Amino acid sequence: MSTQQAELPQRLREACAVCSLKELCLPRGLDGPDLMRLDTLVERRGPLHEGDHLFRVGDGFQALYAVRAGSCKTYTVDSEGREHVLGFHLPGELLGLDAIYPGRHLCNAQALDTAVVCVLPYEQVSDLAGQIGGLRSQLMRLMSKDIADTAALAGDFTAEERLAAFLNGLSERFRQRGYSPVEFQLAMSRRDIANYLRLATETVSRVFARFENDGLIAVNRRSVRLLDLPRLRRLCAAMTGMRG
Amino acid sequence: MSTQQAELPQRLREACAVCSLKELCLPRGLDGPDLMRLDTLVERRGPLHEGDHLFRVGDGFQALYAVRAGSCKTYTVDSEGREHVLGFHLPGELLGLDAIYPGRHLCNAQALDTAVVCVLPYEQVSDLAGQIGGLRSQLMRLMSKDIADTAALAGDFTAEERLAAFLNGLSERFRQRGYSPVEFQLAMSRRDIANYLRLATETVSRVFARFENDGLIAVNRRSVRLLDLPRLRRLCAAMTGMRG
DNA sequence: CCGCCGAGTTGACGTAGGTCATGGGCCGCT
DNA sequence: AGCGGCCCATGACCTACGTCAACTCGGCGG
Repeated sequence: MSTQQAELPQRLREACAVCSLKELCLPRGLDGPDLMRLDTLVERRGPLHEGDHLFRVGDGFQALYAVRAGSCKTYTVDSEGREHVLGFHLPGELLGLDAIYPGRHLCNAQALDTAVVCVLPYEQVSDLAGQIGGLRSQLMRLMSKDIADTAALAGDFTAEERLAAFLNGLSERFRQRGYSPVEFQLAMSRRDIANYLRLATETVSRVFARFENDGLIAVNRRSVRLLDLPRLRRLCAAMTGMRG
Repeated sequence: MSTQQAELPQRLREACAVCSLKELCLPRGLDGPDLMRLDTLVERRGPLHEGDHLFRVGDGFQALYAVRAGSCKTYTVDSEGREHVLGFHLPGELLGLDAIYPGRHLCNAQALDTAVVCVLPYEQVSDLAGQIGGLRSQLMRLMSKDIADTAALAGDFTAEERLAAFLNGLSERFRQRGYSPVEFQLAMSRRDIANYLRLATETVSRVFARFENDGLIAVNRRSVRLLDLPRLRRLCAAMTGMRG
């Protein structure tokens, strides 16, 4: 009992303050006791190493995962062997929502670097969502956001619009998490970016080069500096306008 | 009181048996009393006429909508004036899930023909979802499915794969609703199909023609007959394989 | 019945981005 | 230090699809 009481704050810090439970709970103001109840569900898993899989296509769906540290990509491989990257997940973001419907994972989730995740057993989270309105509504909001984001990516846009939106989105996400929105390291390869944006890696390279020539960004391998955010925003206005 | 009691079965039939509440409730076996409680929430709206809007970008999010008769499309117009069709909605399908997150509608919803919808006030549905586990889980499943479907559309596929997947998906949806899976009317124009699949209308025309020449389908304006389902399925295996 | 109009089709041509091929640079391994 | 492998970049060329333009067809109003 006393060990449990001692453990709670630790897990609370990890799960709620660092990973997406913060995002899950705080916006609708869950209070201390509710956070505690949520906290008791959370397990940590990791560290995963670069290339390790968190789950694979076909795995039974048991839990949602929240990235605590490092980053992951989710992807599928189609019957022609082409890889489609569905998303990149930074600390504080949730994985696995698309597996709820069929009850098994439709994509693979792989660590892009050393990563730690929180495991959220779905049945229990769902039960708790029944009891706590704020949690329920926040889960719905997250899923809703996923739909809108994916729809934006599905749109018909040029390579430049896509890459600009990608950089802009990353910048925004880093900013929200307290990191620099103008200078960051890419966790993913050109190949991953290309498969995410539905471009060839060569095209990604070329557009990066073009952006650099135009003074929009400075890029060296995986480190990126955004030099002209306003212009970058204008470049992808068409895409981001779709969702906001 | 007696009028209420008399009305319930009527609305129950309309909302639960015909439109997507059936889909919402039945798979997890909601029972009579639960259905009744859900039923009291439901309002009918319509008939909408071709071209009428159910909601528009920026409208406050109040309710989800379930198509009861006819069909709708959801779409956005980006800053360059290009229209992006996000989806087509047949009787029994739910609209508006992407509006939960931002609390206002991100897309327009328009009737493709004479349509009737059921209005599901979101706050009340959400409360009820807190009380009824089956409803909650079914809502989550529907959102989850939306994510996976949109992701499939976002993938990098050829015009042929896209159109084949489109026809195949329609066929499947008609079959599920008890209509012929091989012969049906398209409610939407070539232009809508093109904007949905991210192709030019001319390309849609040409691929239709190619499919017809290859003996895959017979098509005349908006009436379609699928002549070789197995081959059609093989054509879009890459795409549908992604989600299942 | 005719003339109009928008939806759909078809052909000729243009282009964004894919493909293929080459080379440089960084890293880990021996 | 030297080597092999992968990631990235860049140039030359190719193609799936878009664009533009002409034409057909069916529906509707007068």
